[in-house]
Amino acid sequence: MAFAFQLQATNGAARAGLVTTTHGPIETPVFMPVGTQGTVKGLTPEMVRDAGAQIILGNTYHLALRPGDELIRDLGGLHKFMNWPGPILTDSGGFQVFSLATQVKITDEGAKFRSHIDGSPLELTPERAVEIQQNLGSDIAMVLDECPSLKETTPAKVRAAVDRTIHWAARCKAHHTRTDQVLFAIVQGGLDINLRATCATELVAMDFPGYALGGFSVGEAPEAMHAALPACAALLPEGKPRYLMGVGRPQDLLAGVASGIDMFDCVMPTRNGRNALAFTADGPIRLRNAKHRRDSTPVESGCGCYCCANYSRAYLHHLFSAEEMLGPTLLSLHNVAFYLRLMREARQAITEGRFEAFHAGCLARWNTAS
RNA sequence: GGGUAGGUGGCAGAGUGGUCAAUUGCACCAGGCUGUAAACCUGGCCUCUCACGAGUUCGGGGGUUCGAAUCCCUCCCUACCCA
Repeated sequence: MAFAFQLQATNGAARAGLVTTTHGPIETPVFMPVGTQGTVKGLTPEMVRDAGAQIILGNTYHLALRPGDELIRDLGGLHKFMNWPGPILTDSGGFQVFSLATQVKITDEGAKFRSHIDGSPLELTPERAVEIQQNLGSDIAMVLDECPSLKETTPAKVRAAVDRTIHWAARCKAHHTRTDQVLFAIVQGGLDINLRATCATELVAMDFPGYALGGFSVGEAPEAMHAALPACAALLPEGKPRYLMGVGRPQDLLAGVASGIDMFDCVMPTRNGRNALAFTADGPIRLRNAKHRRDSTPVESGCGCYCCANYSRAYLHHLFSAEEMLGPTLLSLHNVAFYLRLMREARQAITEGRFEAFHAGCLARWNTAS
């Protein structure tokens, strides 16, 4: 099946669309749960699917290190290996250049890592990043990019990252051969719209099937990102999917949708779920807090997920208090379901031409929450 | 009745003349988490104060000393051993 993107409705800058991939369709805007090491932490693929997920993430760096991309290829590819039959997007390892910065040396050739597991060397060149992702067999692969921290950075560093990201994107594209997989480019440039424009122009000229905004939520104020998003999204081709990488909180996702972004991923629902924080329509709640000890109501009333349909806040409080593994599982499930529902509702609102009101209504409820 | 070892902040348990409002762990309270080195990390946890700081603490009482959780006397209590 050929990759395709169909724009179905717009409402202001917000878009509703349909992405078609080798392993199935994706209705956008969409949230993609993160399964870095070939698992959405704490959840079985069946739970992820039942929560409404259409596509999940895997990670080049982590899977190449363990168990190894060739092993996964030999065992039939990542879909089969992890028992997720739907679409998979793999990140390139570019983010690890940022998150594992203390173990990385970057040159024009590529990024030289020292494994966070055993210290052994791993060189991630653009070519190698593509090779790994082709071995994994994901539906959407990402180019290797340089993602600089925006905390205490300098314009020169951001500019250098842009230049490198452009060159690496060209090398990735030249090396990419798998026809049942598409390769998305990543726009860097920090909060500088001119740099973003330069980067986007160069990448758009190379004609990728999809484009991502990288380098956000890496130390800058959330308001700064929100302010930059509309102009940055507008730099990307209208007829191709737009992906805001690594973002974010529920209000960040809606800011992205309002700006014309189609795809999002973030570890927040699963990581925060493991850490006892639940997202709800009335704002986040911390299940470890004493006030939930005797609360017989569900985590989020009105939520149809397995967690909310069957368990009380008091029970979740107990599970986290006793450090039972079911607690992280149930809250991860709820949070993923919440994010997916949020995007479904946003899509619905866009198709019905009332996204702005929907957006404002969500923010009002979150902000007035106790 | 005799002997021995002990009684420290919610619990466990350091400290054994000044650097002690008292190490540490647990429990408890709160916060953080944005393309996952995170089922993790941070802070608080005697009383009053936003804070600086002040005031009361180491079984009870008394004493030695410039100074005591730490030394002495005495009383109370606990565990174990012997009768």
